[in-house]
Amino acid sequence: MKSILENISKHISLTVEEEQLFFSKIEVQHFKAKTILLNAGEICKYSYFVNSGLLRSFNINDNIVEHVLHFACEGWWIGDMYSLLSQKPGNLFIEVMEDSEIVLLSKENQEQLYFEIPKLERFFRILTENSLVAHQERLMDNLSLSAEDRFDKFCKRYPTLIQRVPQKQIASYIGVTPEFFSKMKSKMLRK
Amino acid sequence: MKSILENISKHISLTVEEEQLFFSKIEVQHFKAKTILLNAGEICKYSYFVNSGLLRSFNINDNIVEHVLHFACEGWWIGDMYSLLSQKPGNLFIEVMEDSEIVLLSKENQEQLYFEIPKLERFFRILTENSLVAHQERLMDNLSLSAEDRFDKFCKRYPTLIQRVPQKQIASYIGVTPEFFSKMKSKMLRK
DNA sequence: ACGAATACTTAATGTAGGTTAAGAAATGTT
DNA sequence: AACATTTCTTAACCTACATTAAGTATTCGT
Repeated sequence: MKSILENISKHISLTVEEEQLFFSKIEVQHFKAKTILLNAGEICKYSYFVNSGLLRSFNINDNIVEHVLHFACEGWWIGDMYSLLSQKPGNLFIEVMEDSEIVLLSKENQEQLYFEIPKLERFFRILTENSLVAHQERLMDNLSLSAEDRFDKFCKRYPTLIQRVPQKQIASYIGVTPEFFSKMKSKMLRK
Repeated sequence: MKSILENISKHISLTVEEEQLFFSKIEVQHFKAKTILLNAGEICKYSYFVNSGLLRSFNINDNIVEHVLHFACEGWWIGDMYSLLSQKPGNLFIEVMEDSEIVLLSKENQEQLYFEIPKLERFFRILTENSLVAHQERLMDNLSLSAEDRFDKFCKRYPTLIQRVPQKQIASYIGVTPEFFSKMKSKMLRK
């Protein structure tokens, strides 16, 4: 339970009372691998913070092909931002990939916290800014780099995930089919 | 000069004094088409708000190919978020595409404003959230849609830009070469 | 420990989109 | 008006990646 406070204290500092208030607004739950926390078509009610374990968000195209938007391991937040902000049904699934301990912060509680602890507005602003920068870079990478280069960047940026995530989901994240990914990987190893 | 206050009042309400303070922190400048406001390799010092005209941000790959990250016309903000936040040299160019009236808000002034008018923290948080949602959708579109479908979405989302932006830059935005875009367009017209 | 899923590999064939090149149309500048 | 520059088109050929299919390895659930 220390982890989420550490995460917050990287950007703002809370008093003990504020920490208490924050804790009163969140809940911690344990989930088994393969649990679906959110289905496409549902309204996303929570931001999820990963204390331990691993989650992913993805959509499904034409009812067949999955595309991974995001992985989230220890210390990361995840959610369906579109649905969370608009409170409309989203396109994303959120799935638990390993048995996980998750902090849930509901949309209502998050907004209450903004009023009660305005500093948190800053905290989430900064998180969102960082996420935006990461998405912009990934977008530009998809426009300008080959699959091989995108995989290289993925390895450098998320070295721990490579062991933990099935290869076909890394393929999906970087935007190629599992078959092509397999071929590409063995070609890269031969070098 | 009304435009930027309208933009802000969509999300928060400022008192007259706060509006005055805000105005004291910004400057308005006019630029001719083709002016480069920011070069790759430079540190981005401003957020730019477009009162009138049109800007774009893009990078250049291998010193040859441009990739458009963003267009910004009346009422939009633009900048190099990575460089602005980190204060390190970025990869983006920002170019004026039409004679424009631009509001400049420096990084320092923006941070001062966060302290003096905490509500602005909320305003920029909301802007950033919306931008993040848009980028996530564009990323997923690039992973899962054909060039034709991406162009359709572009037309629906930014109908006014189609008349104003050279076709090769729309091609760049959706992630294809100008030659392929031309071929694709004439094929779509034939239907 | 066993069978059933799930994940990975390999290979043949297909295609969306890239590259190169050259000319035509539009636009900008004096 | 005239020239230069930029933008757009067309067409032949090329390649990165997708699809289909079949077989093998690994993991999971009981």
